[in-house]
Amino acid sequence: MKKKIQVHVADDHKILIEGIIAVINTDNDIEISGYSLTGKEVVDWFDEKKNKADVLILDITMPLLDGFEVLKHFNKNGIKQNVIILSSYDDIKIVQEMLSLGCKGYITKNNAGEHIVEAIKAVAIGEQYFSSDIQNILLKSFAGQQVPVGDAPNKFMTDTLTDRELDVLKLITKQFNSPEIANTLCLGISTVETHRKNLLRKLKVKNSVGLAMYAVKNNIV
Amino acid sequence: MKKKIQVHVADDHKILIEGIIAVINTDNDIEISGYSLTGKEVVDWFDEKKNKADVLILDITMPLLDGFEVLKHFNKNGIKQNVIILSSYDDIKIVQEMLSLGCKGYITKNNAGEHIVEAIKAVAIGEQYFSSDIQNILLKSFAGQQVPVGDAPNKFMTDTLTDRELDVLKLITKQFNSPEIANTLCLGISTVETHRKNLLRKLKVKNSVGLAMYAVKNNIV
DNA sequence: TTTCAGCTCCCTATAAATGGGGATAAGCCT
DNA sequence: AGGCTTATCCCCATTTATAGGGAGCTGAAA
Repeated sequence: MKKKIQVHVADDHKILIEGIIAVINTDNDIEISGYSLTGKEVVDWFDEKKNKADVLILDITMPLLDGFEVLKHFNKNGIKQNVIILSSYDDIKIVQEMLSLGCKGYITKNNAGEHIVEAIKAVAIGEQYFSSDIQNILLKSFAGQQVPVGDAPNKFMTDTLTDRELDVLKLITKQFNSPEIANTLCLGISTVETHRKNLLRKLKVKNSVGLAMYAVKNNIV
Repeated sequence: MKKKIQVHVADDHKILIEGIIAVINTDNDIEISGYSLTGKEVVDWFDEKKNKADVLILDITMPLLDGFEVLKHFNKNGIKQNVIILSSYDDIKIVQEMLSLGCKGYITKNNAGEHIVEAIKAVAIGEQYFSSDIQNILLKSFAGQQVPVGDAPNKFMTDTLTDRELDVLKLITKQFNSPEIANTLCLGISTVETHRKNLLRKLKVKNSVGLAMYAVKNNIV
């Protein structure tokens, strides 16, 4: 009898893990070797137990460490692990960043049920797998030459924002205008406007509303 | 033999529905009578088939119509339906708004698996049910006298915004400027600017950033 | 029927934000 | 010492947003 494919599942929603287990249990070639509810559990699972699954199914949004940081941790420590991202996000930038971090598959939660088994089998033998909607947006991104990979995506841009830019950004979210920000931070108005320009460029947004939306989405406020 | 409790599940993630079904199937008193993947499917299911489940499990984030709007539709049409909210959100404002819209239970996806069966049974016989984390934040909101109900914080301000104002607000959060909004909605620029003025006045914010922050905090986006 | 809220559009005017450009000084890393 | 980043400030021009006013139309409610 052939050894079954060992799968580890990481998602902060237990009910979703139970769903995945229920689906996977219908297949005889795959079995769940364990699960994690946070990103930290995932990296601990690797670091302490030196355990490895044939396939890791990984959510992006998780407490303590998110999916990005889990993959970065793997890369930093030279851990080779087949990873399938299972996420609600179908944003091209996120997919591309995950690919650059070395994930082997990406499926959305919308149509996970139909494809998760074949995704696991594909990735387990070293192939790539993307659900149909992800395939579509990847194809579009090639055809429309938007976001040519490589140059700074948008997710962990927080790291590259300087302290001063963060000061300005926070005050922007408090609905301060440039003169008010200048006054609050004891700066010239021109300086504040320069910071704004740099923020717009770095975060690739159109206007102050974009800055505010970025700030809330990335928990800067 | 007693009739089983009929449950309808609405969530845009099919895999999660499958998880719920798997969990519920372990109980002999409950059965799934159907499911919906969008809010629109839920209201259609009521309007067309005049069907009613003993319990409706309802996600908040869904395409076409979200959970708020589904409950509003029920209220407007006098439909009495036991509803359990199943959501990732544990924000006190959201819980309170859902309660004011008449939901009978609220459980988070984090610990749904353990409690979903008892939640269904409680709500089916007319009781309320909240998962432990929701109980905690509800208790805190009483003890800490935050959100004193009654005087317009910004809780039901959403209702006083007109449809058109909401259209404009949503596009503002997408970083559209007034000409772009005008073009998208087939309006004059002046009209868009009027809506902006009214939004600023109604929501008591200073600028577009304030509008965007309001929109995210109140889950309009 | 009148009234009113909502939606539409316009005018004028000022304030602010955006998008280029450039410049200086301090500090850090190599 | 040279290169880099950051922070600070200024110039320009243009576009957008804010703020006040008014005004016509529609459909629903009183």
